[in-house]
Amino acid sequence: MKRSSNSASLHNPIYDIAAQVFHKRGYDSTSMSDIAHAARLTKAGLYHHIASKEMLLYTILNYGMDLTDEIVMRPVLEIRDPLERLKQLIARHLRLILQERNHEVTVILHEDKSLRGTLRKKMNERKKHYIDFVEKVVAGVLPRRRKSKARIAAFALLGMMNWCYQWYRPGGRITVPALVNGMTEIFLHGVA
Amino acid sequence: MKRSSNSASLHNPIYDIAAQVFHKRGYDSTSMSDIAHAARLTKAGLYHHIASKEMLLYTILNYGMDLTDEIVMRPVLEIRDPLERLKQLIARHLRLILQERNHEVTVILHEDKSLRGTLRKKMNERKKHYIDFVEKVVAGVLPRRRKSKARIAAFALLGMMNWCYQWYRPGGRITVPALVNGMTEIFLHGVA
DNA sequence: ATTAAAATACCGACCGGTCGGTAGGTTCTA
DNA sequence: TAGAACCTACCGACCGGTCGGTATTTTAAT
Repeated sequence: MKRSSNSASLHNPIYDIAAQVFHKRGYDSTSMSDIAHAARLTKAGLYHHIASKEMLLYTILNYGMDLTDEIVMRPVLEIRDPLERLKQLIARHLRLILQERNHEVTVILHEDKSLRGTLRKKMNERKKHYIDFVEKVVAGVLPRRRKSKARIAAFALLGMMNWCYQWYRPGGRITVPALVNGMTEIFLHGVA
Repeated sequence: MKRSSNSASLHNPIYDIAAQVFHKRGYDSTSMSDIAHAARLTKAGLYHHIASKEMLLYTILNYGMDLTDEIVMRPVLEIRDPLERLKQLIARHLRLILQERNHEVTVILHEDKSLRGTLRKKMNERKKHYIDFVEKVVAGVLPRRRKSKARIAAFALLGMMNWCYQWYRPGGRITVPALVNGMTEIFLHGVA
């Protein structure tokens, strides 16, 4: 019997496998048989564990947001100094996205329109909550006369960080610490 | 099966309509009947004009890259001053993406894994060519000792600009000129 | 310690429906 | 009267999902 101290052990491995497949092939072009096969099950066996394809995606996305709360938001909110807060936000957000294990998070970045109705609304609210959090942290380092630009700055920061999942390949020439340093410097001081 | 013999014959409205639908619903979850209906045709009627769903996507993506070449790359390459070059790159790239008409370009940003084989390779090469171009323009304004960071800076810039398609809604509180100013300032001088 | 019942995990076979795509005929236009 | 434009009707493959049933594990009373 397996028993690991981590709370993630409560997490059925099916979700991790499915997140991996969704990340690789995209939600729409992944069939339930694909996921079943990856989990070494038949489709009927898979459906013993989940309610529907959409619910499976929702559970994965929700878990990705839980990770974000836990690894980025909560620790950053405990920091007092505004500049250090922002630096930690950048470092933690980037590591969260580039960590090879967290497929749930990268799926969030790509699958926007796949959920419908209530589930979609709930996810959008969680995302909005995080964006507002980033905006506040960014506003903390802006001089008073430029506070009005906090929203654009927040989106700029989120963009440069989130876009990484599109091009970053671990093991390439660019390391995660170099990326953290580079983006922190650009966002804080610019390139010129 | 039909033409595509003439490169400029692109302005068949079918491609614009299809780009719009792909942009709205995503490639995979858009059926050919959806596109046919949007174009006021039956599916068979639509297939009189195109060879396959994948070819339709490829034509759209290729046209999006043509637009990028024409509206961003070519004019920017004619500018001598490195700083002005970069400023124009930012302004033109953002306007290209946020222009409501250019659905072909926003489809490029989202549909990465939908093409297969040769078509995918060709698209990836055109994209890589553009990324190299951005990297060179960025390197033009970097002090010598930081030239090695040009690639990270280029990806940061591309990220903050390209991410806009995910959240920007025309008619909202943020205008395109404000966005151009804001992102130019952040990338050139930082926020702190 | 035994064992029977209950719960869980899983499967082969199948369902209604939709997908991308097509054969073959009709209408429009020059 | 030729060809482009477009249609009705249809195809095989595959989709998400379910059915009835079996194997395995857990539980609990003896």
